[in-house]
Amino acid sequence: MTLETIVEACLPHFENERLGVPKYARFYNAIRDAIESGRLVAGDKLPSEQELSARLPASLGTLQKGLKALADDGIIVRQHGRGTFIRDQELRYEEIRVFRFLDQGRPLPLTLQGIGIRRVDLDGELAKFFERKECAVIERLVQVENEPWTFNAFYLPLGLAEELLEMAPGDFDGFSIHEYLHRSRQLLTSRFDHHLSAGEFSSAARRALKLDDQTTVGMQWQVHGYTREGKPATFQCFELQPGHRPIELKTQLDR
Amino acid sequence: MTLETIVEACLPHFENERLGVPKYARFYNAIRDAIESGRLVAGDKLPSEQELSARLPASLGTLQKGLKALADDGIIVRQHGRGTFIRDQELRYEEIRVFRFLDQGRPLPLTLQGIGIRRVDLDGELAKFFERKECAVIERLVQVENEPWTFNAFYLPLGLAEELLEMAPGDFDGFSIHEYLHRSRQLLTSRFDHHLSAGEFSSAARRALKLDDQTTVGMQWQVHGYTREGKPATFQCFELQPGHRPIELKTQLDR
DNA sequence: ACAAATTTGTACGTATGTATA
DNA sequence: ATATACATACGTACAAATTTG
Repeated sequence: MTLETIVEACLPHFENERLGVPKYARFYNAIRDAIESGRLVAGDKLPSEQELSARLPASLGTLQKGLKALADDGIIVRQHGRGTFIRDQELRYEEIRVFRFLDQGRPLPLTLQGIGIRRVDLDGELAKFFERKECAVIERLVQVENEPWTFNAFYLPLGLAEELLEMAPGDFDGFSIHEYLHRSRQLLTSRFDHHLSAGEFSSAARRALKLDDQTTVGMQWQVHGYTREGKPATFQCFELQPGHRPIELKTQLDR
Repeated sequence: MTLETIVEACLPHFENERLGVPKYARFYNAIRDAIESGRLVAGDKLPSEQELSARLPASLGTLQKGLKALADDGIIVRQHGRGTFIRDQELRYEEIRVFRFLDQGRPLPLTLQGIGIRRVDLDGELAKFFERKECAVIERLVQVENEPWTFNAFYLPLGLAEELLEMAPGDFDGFSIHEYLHRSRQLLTSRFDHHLSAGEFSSAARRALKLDDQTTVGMQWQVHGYTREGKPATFQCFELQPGHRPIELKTQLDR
């Protein structure tokens, strides 16, 4: 019984007096959690609005409001006359990884090679972003398909990096930092600002990419990640070589 | 009476049997139209939900649904306990212009200098985008604050460019193409894809920017504009010099 | 500092329309 | 044609934030 499964998954969110959380939001959270924990997977059909309102302590309209929000956020798809379905989370997941080189809208496979992790003192832009004087940085090389390698520095607060600081450079090969932060630290980065410019490579990038003396200018790409509440979470710098395939950014998700 | 003004502006949308248009959408359209025509301007306060539902042939909940949609689209701001206000369309407007260099999220002033407009035969990427073999291109130089000049090629379908093709190069100085397309051709570009890479300057850009032989590599920025229905509308290429301030792109509007 | 009025936010229950199976 | 399921709509009630007296 899918109905039973959903009801079971939702009820805890309604039970205990979650102070101040509206019912439609509790339903929203319940569904997100169920997806998160794997109880719901892409393509699953949700019970009808009627069934849900009969079994959950919320009215039809309230649940509709929650369903609308889930649909707006691209978590479910509602189809008139058919039903409500869990959407393919593939794309959302790529968003979490931030680093997405797209080809015709589809994410491309990447190769990740760790260089190392260390603590760094911050100043200027980075200090302003984190509102701290110190943080951790993971340096990596990234390759998409057969393009030239790209240098990446991934900055994150020390509080989130404790376990990571124990890792060896090789452990970062193929390692998704955002996936780790999401899974182990419950960090969800939901908004990204991108800063892009052409400029000289940093010395760290020159070394890591083994650039010759001819190649001096490339593309600098900064990705500033914020939580849903607008707090700074992650800061990434990419340095791309000339001739590398373009990165594709969409200002709006297509649904 | 602001109430009277709004009611007057809204009633026509409800009167004649607009087949199949939901009431909340009629209200949404009415408010958009009122802003479009200047009857409502930024900062104006809308009548309260109660007042509106008393004067319009729609229930409280229906109007709330319309108001929610307007707020979601960034057209109004709703403030608990205070009221509903028309949002500053300035930012939305900058979005329409596409070319927005931001500083701390605020748009920076630009200088635009026209080079000329002409018809061009398309192939490759451009032909694929427009699904045509010919279109118009406007070439311009753009400067933001005191940064180095940037070369810009603005491609658009011939059907939209008829009047523009009659214009002299100087007429494009300070001329906003998106504003023109919106005002005169009712073209609303609502979604943009950005493609960014580092690469060699085109010969057209080299000439226009008067680049020396040292400066060979810069940033290529393509902006693909689509209508609300997903049809291709405009295609822009920017070529930026090394050292130019970064462009800032947000994946999500903050409200 | 407190109370009242205003305004949006949430919620309920019900009814009817419309697309799909 | 019938049943199912989402979409729209109405009217009402109370909660919570803000402003006003």
